[in-house]
Amino acid sequence: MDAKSPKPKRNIACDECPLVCSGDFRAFSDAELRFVSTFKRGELVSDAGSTILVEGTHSPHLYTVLSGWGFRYKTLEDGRRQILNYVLPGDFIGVQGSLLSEMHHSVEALSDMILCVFERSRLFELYEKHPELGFDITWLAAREEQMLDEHLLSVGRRSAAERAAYLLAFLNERAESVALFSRGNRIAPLTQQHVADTLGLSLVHTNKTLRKLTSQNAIAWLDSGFEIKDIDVLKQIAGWDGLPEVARPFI
Amino acid sequence: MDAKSPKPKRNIACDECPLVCSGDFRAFSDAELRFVSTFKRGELVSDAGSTILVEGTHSPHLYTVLSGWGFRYKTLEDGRRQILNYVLPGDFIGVQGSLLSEMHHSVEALSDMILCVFERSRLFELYEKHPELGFDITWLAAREEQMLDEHLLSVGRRSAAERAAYLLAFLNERAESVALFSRGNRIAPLTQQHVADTLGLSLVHTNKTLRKLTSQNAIAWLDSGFEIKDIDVLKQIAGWDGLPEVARPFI
DNA sequence: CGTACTCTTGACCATATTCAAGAGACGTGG
DNA sequence: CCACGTCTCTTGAATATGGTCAAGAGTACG
Repeated sequence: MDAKSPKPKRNIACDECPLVCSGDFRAFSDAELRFVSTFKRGELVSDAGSTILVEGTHSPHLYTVLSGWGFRYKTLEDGRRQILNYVLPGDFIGVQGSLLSEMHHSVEALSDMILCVFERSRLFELYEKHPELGFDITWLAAREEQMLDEHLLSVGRRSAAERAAYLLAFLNERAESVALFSRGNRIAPLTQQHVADTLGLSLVHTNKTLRKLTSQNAIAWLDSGFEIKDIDVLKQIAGWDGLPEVARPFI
Repeated sequence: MDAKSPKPKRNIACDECPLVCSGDFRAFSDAELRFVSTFKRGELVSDAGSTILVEGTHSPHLYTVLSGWGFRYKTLEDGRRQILNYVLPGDFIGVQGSLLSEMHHSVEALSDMILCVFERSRLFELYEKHPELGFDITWLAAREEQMLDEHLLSVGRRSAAERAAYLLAFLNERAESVALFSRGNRIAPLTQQHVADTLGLSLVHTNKTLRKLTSQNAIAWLDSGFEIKDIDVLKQIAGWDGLPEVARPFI
């Protein structure tokens, strides 16, 4: 509902898109840029804490994150929540789970966010007119699967400390790759409850695990967020080598 | 290595494909069928227990499962294994995790399997010439994500009994939807070690959990496999409503 | 007829959860 | 300006859940 609250729509033209210009993503051809410009329907400005998509509903839109960050999650009937993944600038939202039927997960903003809005009903047109872009969407879906696979391995088979270390290192790498949180390197806002719901642990145990990482000088937790103090120690605790570097496509 | 052992190649023509004929999947247009026929490079016959894809390697192929079943998994350096999902007839293998770079997971056959082999290097051609098929591949990737999301919710937030009940009910529904294991309704072969590695539990605890489900007359475990005795009880324990029914595409 | 694999069970231990309580920061309204 | 509620983090203690170790039974297979 928050998502529908009337907000002023800024309109950034696609050829001035800060993400395209950043060089972090694959460059569009002129024809692609023209098509994407017509595919774009507007912008959605969401406040921190607001819900962008709701499990069980049918969204007519697809989104690309322009700024800010949030998370995808599912809940059980009694309220238990599992965070599935985080959405950062450049991430495409709305394809996960299903292309055409109702949403099977919710998305909530952690910080204030600006999202680029596309019409879901025109998605097939994109495949017809610009196969490269269709291919890119599949590429993004495959990348999301890769993250989910690793996350599942983490929750299923890593110890609490390994899981926590993996998550924080993972978020740090993802943030760095899109130059999010540049000032001070502090990753925020994020509460220990979010971490707990991502790791599949209780809040109390998460707190104790994070304190252990702090006492090892791997991280510092402050307010609602954290800083990486020693990424090598963190990765070593996690037994994780980091994300592969690749040129990312982008819609 | 097992995957490369020389096996006689049967050649089922695409227009006689048992899966296309089964009616469980979206029908191809004539043009699509012709293209898929040329896209298909051969068949791979894999024995139960053999490895089809290996994490860290670069596979030149994509596969569609024609018969039998197997599982996707990842391992940690010390051998801990997490099963990510199962592959059943009609499932497309090789897009999960990445389209173009090395595999981030392995695939192993549970039963003897026959797979339809495609050339990965021609995937983009498919997007160019048959946008519907490209769209279908994205659809399949989204469906895989949906399963992973639910699985992650399970491992992260459900209790051992809920997880086990969910998994068995899930496998049953998936098997039914492609008429796998029709005779006797027994889902096999599958060891309790597989179940444990899927649920993120130890073998011993998995055994105790399955015995509990047995004593509630929800399932029967026999040899290497199980039978559903009461799907409603199982779903109720899991707190799960079942998979949505949809017409599936297929490559 | 031994060997390997799967399942089973009990006993003990480790890990993680729940419950409870309190500290500190922040914003709001009196 | 202060009192109050809310939110986040922290800690200890009791408890529950699940893991590890160990051993044995049943079956299949060479």
